[in-house]
Amino acid sequence: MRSSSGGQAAPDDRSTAARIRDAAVGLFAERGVAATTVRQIAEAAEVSPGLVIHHFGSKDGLRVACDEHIVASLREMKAKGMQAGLGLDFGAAMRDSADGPPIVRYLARTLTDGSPHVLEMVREMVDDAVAYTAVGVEQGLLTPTEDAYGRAAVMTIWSLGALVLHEHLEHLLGVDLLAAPTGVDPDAATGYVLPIVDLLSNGFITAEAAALFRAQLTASPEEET
Amino acid sequence: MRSSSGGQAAPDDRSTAARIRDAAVGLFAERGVAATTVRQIAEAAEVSPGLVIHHFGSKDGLRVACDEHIVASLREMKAKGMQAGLGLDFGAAMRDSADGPPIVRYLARTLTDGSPHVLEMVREMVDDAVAYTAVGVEQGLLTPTEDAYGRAAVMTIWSLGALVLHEHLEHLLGVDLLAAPTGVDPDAATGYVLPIVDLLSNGFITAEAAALFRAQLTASPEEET
DNA sequence: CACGCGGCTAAACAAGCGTTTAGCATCTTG
DNA sequence: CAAGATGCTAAACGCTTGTTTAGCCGCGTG
Repeated sequence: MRSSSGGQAAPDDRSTAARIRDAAVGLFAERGVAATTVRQIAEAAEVSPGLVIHHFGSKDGLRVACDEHIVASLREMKAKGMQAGLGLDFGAAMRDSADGPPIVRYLARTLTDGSPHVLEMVREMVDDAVAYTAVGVEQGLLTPTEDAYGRAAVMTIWSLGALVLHEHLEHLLGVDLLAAPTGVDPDAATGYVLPIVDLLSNGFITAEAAALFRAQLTASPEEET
Repeated sequence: MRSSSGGQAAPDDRSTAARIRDAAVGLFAERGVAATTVRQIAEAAEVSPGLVIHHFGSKDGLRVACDEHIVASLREMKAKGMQAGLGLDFGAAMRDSADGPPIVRYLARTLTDGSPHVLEMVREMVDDAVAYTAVGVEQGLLTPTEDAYGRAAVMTIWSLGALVLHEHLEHLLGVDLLAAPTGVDPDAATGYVLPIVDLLSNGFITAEAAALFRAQLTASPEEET
């Protein structure tokens, strides 16, 4: 049944190790690292469970390999998306990539798993967002701000948070941020993007309310009864 | 060593089942459901592993009990926070509660675990947010919008997303959304709230850019080559 | 006092986990 | 062609998991 040995030069994936890693990424992304067993990964990659350990030392070693592969893929993806437009919505930018969905889905999972690689990756994203938004401000597309880093951090957290909570977003607005890019119509994302554009252009709180908030925050550290 | 039998009427928790459930909430919140074992819960509650099953049927039964307890606590918490002010930032409102942290931490964990209870709870939050924001608009504190539900949904997802990604937020801005309310100074949250106020009052994208976005979204469903 | 009876524990259970081991093919190299 | 290395598998190992079972202890009731 194995057609790999017969072909001259037609490996669907490059190496077997890469096939195992990709299968692990898919399963980790779908049901989480803890809930995925080595045997499931082996079955998905059509190899034996022992080979998984043979190539990556242990399940945790495989997880680290997945993390690093994801981070590398995201950097590559990010470099492409950089010239495409503003880094406003990371989710939308990432989906455009060919093999984006499993990678983004993996990121959405491991963002909450406390991986050091991912933690540093997010900080990198924020630094990039600072650069992007500076360009946007110069072009007159984005509003200026006093705290560029803080704003970029909040925007990044919001974008990634929406990615992590994609299940709820689909439940609320019927928009699946992790849907495959093939055959997806722009209509689907509209329900999510239009409110964002509204929120980020018209604002949410009035100038008076903002002044009130700021006054409260900066001048009244009263905590006692 | 067990001092429980000696006391006349001084139960730290009401029933043993509640103590087990609270221990489970704490452990589930800290390390996730899958990574927590029944034996760990039993040890934390100072009971035998068998009793955990005896009271809740199974580990999954305990998890459902935790979910329901969390949802009930959040509703109660929400009712209190309703009169305190705007439901703008759920995280801040929740932290004010006495036993908020473990509950909010549990919510931040299970938001990504696909619990049906939590899924419905979030929708409930959005409905409440629609009501809150309507009041805010009447009072002149919030800007009006065409799509109140969509805006509320996005705001809710953003707020909860920040809660879920609290680890990254602390890494980026040094603000821990899940910190205990005792002894927390408002200075700590400022680094997070000030950019939000800026973002939601001054906006992020200019009117021209917004018009451009909207035109792209509503008028060009071109997908073919 | 005898007696059930519910809360609770200790010990054991089957099942599944990650990992190890021994061995089979297949290919490369002299 | 012989021989060693390589990629890979099947089977087993020890361990931990969630769960079950048998029995203890203390309390209220006849």
